[in-house]
Amino acid sequence: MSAEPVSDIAINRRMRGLDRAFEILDFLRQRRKPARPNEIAIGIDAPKSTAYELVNLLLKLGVLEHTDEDGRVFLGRKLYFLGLAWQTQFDLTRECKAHLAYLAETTRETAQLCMLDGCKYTVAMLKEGARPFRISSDVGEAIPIPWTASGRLLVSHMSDAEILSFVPKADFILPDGSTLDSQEFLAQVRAARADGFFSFDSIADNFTHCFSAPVYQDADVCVATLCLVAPRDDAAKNYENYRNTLIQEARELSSKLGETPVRFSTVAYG
Amino acid sequence: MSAEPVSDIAINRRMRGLDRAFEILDFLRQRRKPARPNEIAIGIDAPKSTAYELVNLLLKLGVLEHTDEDGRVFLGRKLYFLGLAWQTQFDLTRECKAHLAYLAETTRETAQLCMLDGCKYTVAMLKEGARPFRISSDVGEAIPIPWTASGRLLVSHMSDAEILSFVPKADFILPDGSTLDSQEFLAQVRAARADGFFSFDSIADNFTHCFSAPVYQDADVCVATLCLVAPRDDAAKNYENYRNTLIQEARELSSKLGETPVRFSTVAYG
DNA sequence: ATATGTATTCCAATATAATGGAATTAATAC
DNA sequence: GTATTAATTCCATTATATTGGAATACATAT
Repeated sequence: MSAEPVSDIAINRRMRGLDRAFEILDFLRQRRKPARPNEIAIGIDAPKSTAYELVNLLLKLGVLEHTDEDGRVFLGRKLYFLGLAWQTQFDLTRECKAHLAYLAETTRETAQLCMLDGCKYTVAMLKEGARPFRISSDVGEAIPIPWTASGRLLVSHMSDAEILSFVPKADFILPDGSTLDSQEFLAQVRAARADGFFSFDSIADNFTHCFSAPVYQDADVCVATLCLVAPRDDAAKNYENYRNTLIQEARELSSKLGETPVRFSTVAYG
Repeated sequence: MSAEPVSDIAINRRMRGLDRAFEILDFLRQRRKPARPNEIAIGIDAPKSTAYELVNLLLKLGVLEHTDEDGRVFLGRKLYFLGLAWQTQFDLTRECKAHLAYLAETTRETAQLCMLDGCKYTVAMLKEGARPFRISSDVGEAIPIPWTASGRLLVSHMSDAEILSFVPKADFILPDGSTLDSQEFLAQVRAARADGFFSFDSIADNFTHCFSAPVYQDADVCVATLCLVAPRDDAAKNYENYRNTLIQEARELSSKLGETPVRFSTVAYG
């Protein structure tokens, strides 16, 4: 929960294979396309011999896969299956599908389930709105917390000090190059916490407004948010409606958490 | 591609942390519910000190997560995001959604996309049929290849010898305890390959019939199958129709592979 | 309370994994 | 063709990760 000792950056320290392995996986995820072992070595700043060794091991495990004849590799299907297993056990992603569908249908706007991924914000699930003007972001992409409405809610269970040590300094620099004052951010976090809601004109573009409402587990920690991303005029016109609908859905989703998941049994396979 | 040296089972050999780590993940996947470090140690037959150490490392990485106050852990959301990344790069799973929906709608039966996961068969995606009598198996569960219709197609690019060394001996023992003759299995594989199709009354129960058609990548290796699982009377009544529809969809899906994936760009996030 | 069994933490020993660097191979320019 | 650069493989070294086993904490029964 507290900060790492600074001396952890000790130079010339060998890295653990396991950590390096997941650095490789994260690198490929961010890159979103296959890479050669050599590129990976450069990308994660690891010795080449290490990168080659680990890539081969991961290939053998099915965690990485060859993608072409040029030696490029990418994330393997084993990861997909492990991810599926996570989903079946984690109530939230299953339960929220219906809520996202409902939100997208009634508002005709894009609805999202957002969560933290490490110290970043990310869209875990997404249902695009029915209106011709559609807005979407890539599911799974890691985005600085301060850039997003949901970010205010997702860190709101932490103390001010925890938040400041949790969010990388660089993430307060907004896409337009300006810097968000951290005290202002903290104030917004507290307001969001108190309101159980946050919305603002998107920082990333100049035509959308983002609504976000918290999904709680165990009543106090915000494990996810439900969001609506709407064109600004729409958002203004339907503000109260969107706000209330979103909060209502998020509350229902929260109340579902913790209940024993229902699982259907295996009967047949083709 | 060839068999491992037998001496690889060398006793008293330390295991690599990376391999052990993925043993832990696979163990949790199969178990489908959280476990304590101690249970994990027993489950994967590893020294307890090792299991504890690796569990802690994986927790720190977000690859495992605490699930309760009793020290139980389960697969973490990081795996979900890695799995998502795999999906966005892998054309097949994206493309097939529409085909599964079409199959499930026109036949009213359960439609599946099936693949190999290591030396096992597994359901990667599934769309349940509209009819009141619904059949489904758990997505992601690992099942012996010989138990399934798709299994015949998924190994059909290998030689007989390769198949026999690829499929674990024990997997020829069927759920009812009887043993499937491996030569008979090979004959079915060859027939399936020649026909570009395989179907049989399910081995796992006595009321369904399974249809399976191959999805090819690069024209020769069957990377997946499309399947229909239907009640036997339905299957008999609509046999030609189901067969042709399934083969048609699988062909279309095959033809889509290899095309450059279209990806939408990031515009906004809530 | 004590006993019994199980789960977890601690620690020292050594087998070995990560590493740097050299050698080799492939790709590209000239 | 040769020169130049990048990518990959090979190998010896040593820091350290895995391990067995002991110690401790926890749980449950008696």
